[in-house]
Amino acid sequence: MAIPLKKVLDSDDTDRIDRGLLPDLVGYQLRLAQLAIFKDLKRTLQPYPISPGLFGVLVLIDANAGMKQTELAKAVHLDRSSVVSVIDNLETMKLVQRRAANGDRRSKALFLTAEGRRLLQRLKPLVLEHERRLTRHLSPAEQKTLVNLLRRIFPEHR
Amino acid sequence: MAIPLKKVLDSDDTDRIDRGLLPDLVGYQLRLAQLAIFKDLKRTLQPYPISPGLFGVLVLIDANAGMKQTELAKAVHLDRSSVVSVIDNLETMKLVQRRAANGDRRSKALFLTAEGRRLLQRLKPLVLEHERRLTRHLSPAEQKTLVNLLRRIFPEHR
DNA sequence: ATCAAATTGTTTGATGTCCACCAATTTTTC
DNA sequence: GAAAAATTGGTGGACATCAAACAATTTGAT
Repeated sequence: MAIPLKKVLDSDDTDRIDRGLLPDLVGYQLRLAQLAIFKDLKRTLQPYPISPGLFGVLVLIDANAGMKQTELAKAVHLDRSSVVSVIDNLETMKLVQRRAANGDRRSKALFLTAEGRRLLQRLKPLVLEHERRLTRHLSPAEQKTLVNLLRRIFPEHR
Repeated sequence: MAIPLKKVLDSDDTDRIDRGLLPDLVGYQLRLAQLAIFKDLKRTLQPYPISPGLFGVLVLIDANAGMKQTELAKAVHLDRSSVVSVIDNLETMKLVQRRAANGDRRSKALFLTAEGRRLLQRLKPLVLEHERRLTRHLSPAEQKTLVNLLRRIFPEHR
């Protein structure tokens, strides 16, 4: 069970690598942070067949019962065609229902099933626990600062 | 060319949507920001067959001539198998070369071709311009704060 | 020196996403 | 009211990514 010598010597590991101008790019740092967060959230949701993305979809449909697929697509920044298979999956899992929209025979209204709502309620505490873990090294003021700075990167996007 | 009436009335558009607890999640805000940034960077690199991800790979190989594929994989947070096709592509474009590594007959050493270096030098100003556009609403101090806060989310990742 | 374990690049198969279309339907224009 | 344009959910193809397997090779243990 001895630790390989090589490992010990370059405990720096990846860090002997020169990242050039990358670390100076806000987008690069953002991507790193986001990657790490998604990885953690994925592990948090592990026991359930729900990815971070699907969690977002459930939250949205729950908060906007009857919303149409195109609206959902816009809200989660997915292509309309991607939403089709996302909803297909959630429908197969009996978490979401497509119903005929009232005024428009083209569009479908999305609803969480009772089971979907139940699952979402069970998921939420896990996600909040994940969130606490993330921000554990940041004071509330710092969290606020972070979110505000992020928002200001693209003011045109509100 | 008149603007559709409907559009004018819900100029709120997506914004009549309730995002539930999502906006309170740091990971959600991060994902939004990162998505927008990648979209902008992609458009910036439009004239060249180089995605934001490929740009990062070029920078890394340039700064670490002779690095092996596994090292690259770790550095860009890609699977080893994904790096295979990434390098395949860059090699087809004659931007990168795989050479036999000196001490190890399993691994291959990666190098930028002259053309690869030339392209990278042409790309860098575009990326820096993109970066300026991003941070145009942030003072240098704020930029620093942002990057530091991001780094502190996962201290274990340095 | 030998043999077990780890590493490297690769292939294959699954998944998630986009894009370019499409038919049905609705909205706008004239 | 009829024709043109826009919108909606959907299909099919392309592509990026991962995970699991694999053969060749290197490293470690004894």
